[in-house]
Amino acid sequence: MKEGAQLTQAETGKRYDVFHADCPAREMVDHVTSRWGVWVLISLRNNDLRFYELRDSIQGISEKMLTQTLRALVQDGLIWREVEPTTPPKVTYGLSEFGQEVSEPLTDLFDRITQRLPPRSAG
Amino acid sequence: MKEGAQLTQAETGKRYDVFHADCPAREMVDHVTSRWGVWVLISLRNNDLRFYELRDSIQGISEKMLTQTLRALVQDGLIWREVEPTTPPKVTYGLSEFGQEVSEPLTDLFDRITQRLPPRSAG
DNA sequence: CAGGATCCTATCCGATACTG
DNA sequence: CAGTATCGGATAGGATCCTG
Repeated sequence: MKEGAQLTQAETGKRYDVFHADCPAREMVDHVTSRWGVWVLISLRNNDLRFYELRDSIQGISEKMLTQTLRALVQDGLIWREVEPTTPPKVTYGLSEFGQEVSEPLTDLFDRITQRLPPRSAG
Repeated sequence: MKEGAQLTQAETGKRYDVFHADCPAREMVDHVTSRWGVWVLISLRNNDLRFYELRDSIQGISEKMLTQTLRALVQDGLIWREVEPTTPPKVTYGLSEFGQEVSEPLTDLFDRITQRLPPRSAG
């Protein structure tokens, strides 16, 4: 058997033998933690959103990057995409079950950082 | 007061009003979820590591990027750096308390993805 | 061993224009 | 509204050489 399979943290307690380059999880994690992927996934945690809602929600994202990010995440099976062929068209995105699984630790990460960060309102 | 302060997920249940561009957490999250930052943080979860151990641990990373990533994470207060001025020098890195806080959800994310991913050994 | 400095390339990504 | 296609600047990041 070709090695290169990835081990979970639980299995690797011993030393530092993780992160082979050909690990399939590498690519997936890279998508999830991509510059905009993080925010798309977190945005969709509360509710499904339409394209323009996502755009407005995530300040600074361009339509191009939103499109690209959404496409990648849909391909990865993390979010679904529903098209209502009305005029004008209406496209809605939401988390798949897997997407919810994944967005949980992401939200957790986000919350831990914001909580730790500046007591900005203290000033 | 200038708005733009970030709200935690818990507070925003209502709609999609998160992710202002000037949110301080944005930058921090971007560092943490950077291409290599993720793997450095996860690598250090089990034990402190020396420079070359990190390099060997994270397949595909160049020394340049490892250096850059480490420097950024040290500046953010996520990891510490200890230099023993021997010959040759010996530099060790490890997670700060904050770094441990942050690497937890990251490891969680990683584990969820690897568990979900291909039953590669099924073939 | 643990980097710094330099060069150079790939890609990211925003701006713009166009489509159904 | 929700994209696609194209162009060009900015940046990420690899390769190589050099230092304490």
